[in-house]
Amino acid sequence: MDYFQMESYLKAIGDSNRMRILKYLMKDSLCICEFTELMNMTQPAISQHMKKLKQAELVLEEKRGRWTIWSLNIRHAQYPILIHLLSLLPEPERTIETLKAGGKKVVCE
Amino acid sequence: MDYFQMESYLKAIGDSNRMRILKYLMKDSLCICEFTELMNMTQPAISQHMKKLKQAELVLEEKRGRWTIWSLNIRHAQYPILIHLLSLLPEPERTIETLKAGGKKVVCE
DNA sequence: TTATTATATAAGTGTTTGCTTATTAATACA
DNA sequence: TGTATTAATAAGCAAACACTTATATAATAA
Repeated sequence: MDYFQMESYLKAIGDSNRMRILKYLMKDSLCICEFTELMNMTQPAISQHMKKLKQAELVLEEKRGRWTIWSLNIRHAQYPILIHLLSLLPEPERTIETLKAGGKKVVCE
Repeated sequence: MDYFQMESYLKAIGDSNRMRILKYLMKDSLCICEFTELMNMTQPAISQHMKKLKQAELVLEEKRGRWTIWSLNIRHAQYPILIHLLSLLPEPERTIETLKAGGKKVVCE
């Protein structure tokens, strides 16, 4: 890993909203519309954050019908560091459980 | 550590020039004028980077005559993570040894 | 087909970043 | 006393960033 690769990696992680996204992804794979509910952000804002995380290869996307399901890239060389950093952070206020309770959890077959 | 503290921490580290500075500091404590030689950057540019690292409490400063000697803050709670991240990076091209060879190493009593 | 849903992308905006040059402050030395 | 030397700070600037609203694309449902 050279200095510019490390810079890109740390900049991709180093945003509080993207850390919240990554923290959620430690628990479950999610789609854009679920993040907009969980984080109270607009759909383009989330999409743009996912694009950055994707460019850093921190996440993977899978198209499923109308949805794009995002997950952590557990094969990333620095995945253990990412998990360690995220483990230092508290759980976000709104949980995936409240999503389910509100009937907003997406279940795509 | 909350999300904004982690963001500040990662942003402080997440710059290729600041990582070079930190990598040098793993080997030795250095002053601004030595960094300008090692990194071929202007004095204010280095000073401003040190200010950011200081605000993140990643480095400590000690005034010695005309010089300010900077060192790694080994008491920082996330110091082990920092060392691990820096260990993934190659040694910078210009070494502290070439500084000494060029008679540019500062020795302040 | 048409409408709806989920997402991506484009364009615009205010803020932050990392430099630059200029200046100031403080110490050391002649 | 000056006069270097070292470093901090100020002001200015171009580029990057994180959002916004508007629009485009693609899949599903009626």
